[in-house]
Amino acid sequence: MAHDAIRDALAVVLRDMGVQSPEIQLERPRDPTHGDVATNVALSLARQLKRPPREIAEEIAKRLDPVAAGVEAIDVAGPGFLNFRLNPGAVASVVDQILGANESYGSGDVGHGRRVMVEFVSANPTGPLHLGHGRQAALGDAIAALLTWTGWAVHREYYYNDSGRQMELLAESVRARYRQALGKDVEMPAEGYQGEYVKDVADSLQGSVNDRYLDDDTSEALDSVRTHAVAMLRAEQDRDLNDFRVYFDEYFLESSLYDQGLVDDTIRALGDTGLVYELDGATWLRTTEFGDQKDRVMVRSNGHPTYFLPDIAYHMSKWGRGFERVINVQGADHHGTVDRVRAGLQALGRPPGYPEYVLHQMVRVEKDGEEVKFSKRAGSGMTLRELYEQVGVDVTRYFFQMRKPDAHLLFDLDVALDHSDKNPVYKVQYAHARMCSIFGKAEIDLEAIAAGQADLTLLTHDLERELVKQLGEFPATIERAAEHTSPHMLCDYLEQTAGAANSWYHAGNPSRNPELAVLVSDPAVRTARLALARAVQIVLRNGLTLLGIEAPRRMIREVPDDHEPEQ
RNA sequence: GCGCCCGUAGCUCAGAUGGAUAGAGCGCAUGCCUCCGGAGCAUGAGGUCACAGGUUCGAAUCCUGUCGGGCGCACCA
Repeated sequence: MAHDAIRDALAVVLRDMGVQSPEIQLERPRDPTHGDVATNVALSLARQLKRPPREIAEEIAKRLDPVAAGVEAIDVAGPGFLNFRLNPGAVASVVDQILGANESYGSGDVGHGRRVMVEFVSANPTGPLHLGHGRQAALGDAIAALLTWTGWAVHREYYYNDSGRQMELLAESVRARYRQALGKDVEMPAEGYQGEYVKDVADSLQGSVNDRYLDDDTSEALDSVRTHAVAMLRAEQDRDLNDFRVYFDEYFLESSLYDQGLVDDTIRALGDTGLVYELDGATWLRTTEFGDQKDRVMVRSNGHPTYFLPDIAYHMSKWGRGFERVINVQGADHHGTVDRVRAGLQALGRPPGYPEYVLHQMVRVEKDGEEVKFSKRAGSGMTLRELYEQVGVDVTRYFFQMRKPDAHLLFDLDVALDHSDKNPVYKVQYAHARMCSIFGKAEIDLEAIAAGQADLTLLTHDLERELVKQLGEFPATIERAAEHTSPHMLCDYLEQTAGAANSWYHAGNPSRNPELAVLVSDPAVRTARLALARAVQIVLRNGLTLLGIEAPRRMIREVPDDHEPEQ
């Protein structure tokens, strides 16, 4: 790589100047007139060397051997930047790398096969998945994919509770609807689940047990109702996720923590830390010892544990299963639990930052500038399925991924439903399809384009150089997005790449600039440009695939399926 | 009251480890292409980076405070 040669040459020069193990940062200047690669190393050394940065830069430029660094020209600019202009071949060689690597271009191995768990969605089976779960599903899936691409062994986990108070409330709600359907005059429980789906569950229950529980108030009967409801709603969530193209390696049940004695183990282990005390009949853990805002109750005065305890037990289970790195993707409304969970785990000797959290803010849907809120079926906000059946899975996933998690997300239905470049998803997909269509026009199978066939030094136009440099940043972009657990960085990159590809393609409009067209008459130039088109196609496809979005070879002008609006 | 997140162009948002005149898309203006009241292309205008201090050769970025918005502060889960 050209970057490595520059880095090595710089290191040699700096050592001669008396700098030991300098940190050399290379970047692509935003302004192309600043060359292909730039470094601010002279600026960052100014203090250490006690010399003006500009003077340091000039000395480096004078000492550096351009041949060894593989560069055509070195300039000192501004306050002391060093700008390198690469040999044309060095710039374009990335095209052959892309063609050679193909499906694996962009992948890396900074993870070295280490294990990491990504826990996401983790909705309790009390109803259909809503938009917050959807954002979480799209984000968690993309984060898991980014980690996989950077060499981590990823485990995707879904955690849920099938007992406890919310489940009791669900069972009581279903039972009330069931009895109402059988003509009995009963009221819904206070704070019960109001959505239409509860009636569906009640209908299904009636179909399966007829009127057996009409007057049966035993806890066994309620348990059966609950079991029926949980099974049905879990199945619905699985369908929702499956159709959203999100999959899990493991579903972890909260009740298993009790069944396997892990909650008791945790109580014992915490008791041994000396941080446990009794107050007002309850058992407390001194989590303030580890930066929590207040101490937390582990066991209530009625003898029942709070949610805190199974949470700790669950994360000890994660650690015990070999996951020393865990990323929990959750809604920001859960941020209050972060400190207490970490504090509890620190009490048991786990490291301070364990586990990591990606907390995402809320989703707001707008149409014609008005907020779209209500779903009768859910009895609250719009469901995930209602959204993606309206705008498509690709668009929904992309919109959830394209903003950084800790910012609020405005989901603009007008943009989502638009089938033009105004819609970023279509813009990227169009660019991919356009590259593919070139091969159709040339009557060449795009798979037949291989590395080493083209004279890439013929890619001399500014738009070509910029596009090639853009493609070369794909691996670093993935690495950075993975490191920051931020899929939106990849979305930004793909939009920029699509824009650069579009500019290049349109500049060669045969009716205006036939000499810039991909399919020019000169066979050598044509071969080089076809190689570039193929490289663009590979990068866009790999990026979209990573995000779980289709990379179509041609765009079919489709009207979204006219689904029955859920009324 | 305390804690977490956010505040960048008319709108929606990028700006990793502090670095060169703060970027993109939409919208707007002008020009071009086109069979088209559609789609596309090119160029341009548009910013006290919420505010005030501080650190630094250099701050949208780091620190402190203020203001505004969201969320959370149970012996609920």
